[in-house]
Amino acid sequence: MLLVTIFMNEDFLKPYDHSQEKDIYSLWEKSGFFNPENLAPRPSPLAPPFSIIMPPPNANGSLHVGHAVMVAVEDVMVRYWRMRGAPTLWLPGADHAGFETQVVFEKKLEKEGTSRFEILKQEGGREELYNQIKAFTLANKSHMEQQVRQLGASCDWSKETFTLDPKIIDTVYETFKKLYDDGLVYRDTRIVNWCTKHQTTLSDLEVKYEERIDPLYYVKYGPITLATVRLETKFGDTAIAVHPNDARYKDLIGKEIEVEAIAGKTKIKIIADEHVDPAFGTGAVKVTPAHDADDYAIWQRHRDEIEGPKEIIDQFGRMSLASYFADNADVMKYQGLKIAEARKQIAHDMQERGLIEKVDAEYKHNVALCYKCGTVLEPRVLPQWFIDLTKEGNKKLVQPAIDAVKNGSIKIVPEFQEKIFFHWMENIRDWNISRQIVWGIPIPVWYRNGISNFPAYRQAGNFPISNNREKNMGQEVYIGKEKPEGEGWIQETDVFDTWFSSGQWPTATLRAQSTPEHDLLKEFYPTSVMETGYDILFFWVARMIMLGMYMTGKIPFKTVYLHGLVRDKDKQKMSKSKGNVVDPMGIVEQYGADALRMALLVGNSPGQDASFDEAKVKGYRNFSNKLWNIARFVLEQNAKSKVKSQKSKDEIFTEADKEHLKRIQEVKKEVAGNIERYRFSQAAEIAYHYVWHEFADILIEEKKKILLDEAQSEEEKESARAVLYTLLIESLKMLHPFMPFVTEAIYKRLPHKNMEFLMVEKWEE
RNA sequence: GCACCCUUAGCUCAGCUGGUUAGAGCACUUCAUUUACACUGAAGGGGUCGUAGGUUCGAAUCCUACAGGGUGCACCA
Repeated sequence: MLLVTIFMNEDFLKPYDHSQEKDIYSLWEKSGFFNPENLAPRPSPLAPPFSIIMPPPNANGSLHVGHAVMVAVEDVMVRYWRMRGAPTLWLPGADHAGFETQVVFEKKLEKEGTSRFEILKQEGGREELYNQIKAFTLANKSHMEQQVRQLGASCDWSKETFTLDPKIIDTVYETFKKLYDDGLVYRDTRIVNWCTKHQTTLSDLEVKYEERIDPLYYVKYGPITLATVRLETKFGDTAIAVHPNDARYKDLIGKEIEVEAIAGKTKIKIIADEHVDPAFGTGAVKVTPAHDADDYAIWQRHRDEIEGPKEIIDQFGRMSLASYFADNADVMKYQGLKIAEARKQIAHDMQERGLIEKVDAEYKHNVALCYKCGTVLEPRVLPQWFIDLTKEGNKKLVQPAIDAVKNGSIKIVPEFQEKIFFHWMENIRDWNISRQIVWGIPIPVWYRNGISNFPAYRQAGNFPISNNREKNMGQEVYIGKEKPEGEGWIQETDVFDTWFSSGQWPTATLRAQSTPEHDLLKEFYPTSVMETGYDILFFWVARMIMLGMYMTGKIPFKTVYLHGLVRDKDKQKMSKSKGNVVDPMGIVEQYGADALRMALLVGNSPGQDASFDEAKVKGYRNFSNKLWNIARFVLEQNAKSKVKSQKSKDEIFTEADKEHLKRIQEVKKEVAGNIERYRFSQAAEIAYHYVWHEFADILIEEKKKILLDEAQSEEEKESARAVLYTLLIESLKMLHPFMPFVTEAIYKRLPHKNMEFLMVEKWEE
């Protein structure tokens, strides 16, 4: 034993220690091989450029398991293609993640006993808040980058891009201007989703629906009784609508009826609208255009007949009645009450006055909630910037994206997600890209003459009538970062929905990172693969296709690979409130990144959720050590070799051993094929199975008999040693994309090798 | 309401364009122990592939219906 240690690295006498992962990563990074420009060009026809733009993690906290899946899957492809000799680019990034980050930051403020409003109150508060969030984000960003390194991502850090880099913002502004000039983006006042907690509008995708049980009140409006949940909005009613063919109300249509109400005797008009379902409730519905999307639509269809929105709830979700009922004490008693409280009191008061016929206490309906905080969203009529996806935009933005997937230019893996993609794209609505938050890219617009920016234009009861373009509001609009010439320009205060900027990511990053010597767009666009979770197919992928094609005329990526979401051991969604969140960095600490990566890859098929089991990680940690010990045995035997053989391969290997060499090449081919067809689970499992149960369990045991048997010939032994050594190297190559650290750690200690790093070894023999 | 996915061993999941006795990991049972490796090895038990039909020489795989679980989209007060 003592003799052996002279020839072999002493490290092998101990179990594999994954704490060396960090050092290995530093060596890789220093080598410069993550950067495609530094890879030695190989005259290989098998290797067209391979590129992935990393989905930029939100720079507002630590990585979660989903990020680990992302890194594991993408690194497999990147390392594989790099070893195949492809010019390989994996471009990392970080997302400022506007709304999400501001929410995280506000939670932090809350914990500190303050809020964003406290900061905004101060002079220059907006800037102060922005700077605080910026500092917070940048700190998290570098923290997060360290974590991406710990997971072993072989990405080109020299090209790292942040969504707020000036060059990115330039591209975003350019796109916005082009959209504006092409008439594909417009400002309109319409009813939108408003979160009373976060004080911003949200796009339709950011609304979460939840089934609730609420009382349904049957309210007497003179001769008509109608059913409503939102009793408190009655002060904003401007009509009652019935179905045009409803015999019960036929005679009343077009007439004004007198109504005994809390506000005293009032008159209200009856209108006919196809939208009303005669079977629901009493077949009559109150129309409150300011606080209900459907009612707003009804008003749109009856603008000449009835009054428009009367806003009686303010931006904080409190009753705001003074504009219409300042002199009416019966109504003003509700002033300032929160919606739920107002509803309760109004119900009580109306019941007392006999204005409520009956109450259905068990009414089930869906309520729209803020996807982040679960607050009930209040529909509000506000001017916002929209991307047109239904008129011209449908032709110019939506249809090309649908066609690209339909004709196979873009492939989605798994294929069934294409159906989901089509379904959404074919029913798409215009996209509200305005957010009333500070953390984001300002919308580069200036206004003059007329209604100005948010929220200064807002005076209760003063609703711009426009239903179309800002032009109709009598405004002058200027699109640009800098204030235009002349007096009276007011700057837009809204910022872009974060997905508007990240929706341009592949194009914008490659453009931003290009140099006079390297036009990355030319070299790597369209990118090879966009790999991300299926949960952001609409948020992100669909928009990248639309905007990417709009900006460049080319698809942004050829393949979309959508990984499943990781759930806990019991298939439950991970969430902080459930306390079942797995911290990937803790797992890395305990078992090593290789083990975590394998556990996340094996048994994880695209588009299908997987559950996380620590026992599995432990199993692959054991595998790391198995591989380590295989190396130990092989090197130990190799060190015993006395002959410094100059013989060729053909002469050294016995016929049986040549078969073993053929066999591992077949296995490698199978692994390669599976990687290329995006079956990473299969690929990893095949490699794992071969190394443990064929190489270790069968071949080593077989060779052990030869090597430890005095009676065997030296030729046999020499072939055995050589074949084990070759199989070890080939196994390391085959496993490297999956388990980069342990394989590199062993490679580093090999006495004879072709390269300085396994990372840049040739995959082919 | 519309759409999509899932249902295979005790658990978590693979099984690609239909083709010999249905696989893996974990768990379980028995055995081995101065072994390259206990972060080990050997052997083994365990499945009428959700249900009912159909197509086929042949179905876990394709088709239809149904049931259960999940997700997305839409949404009527």
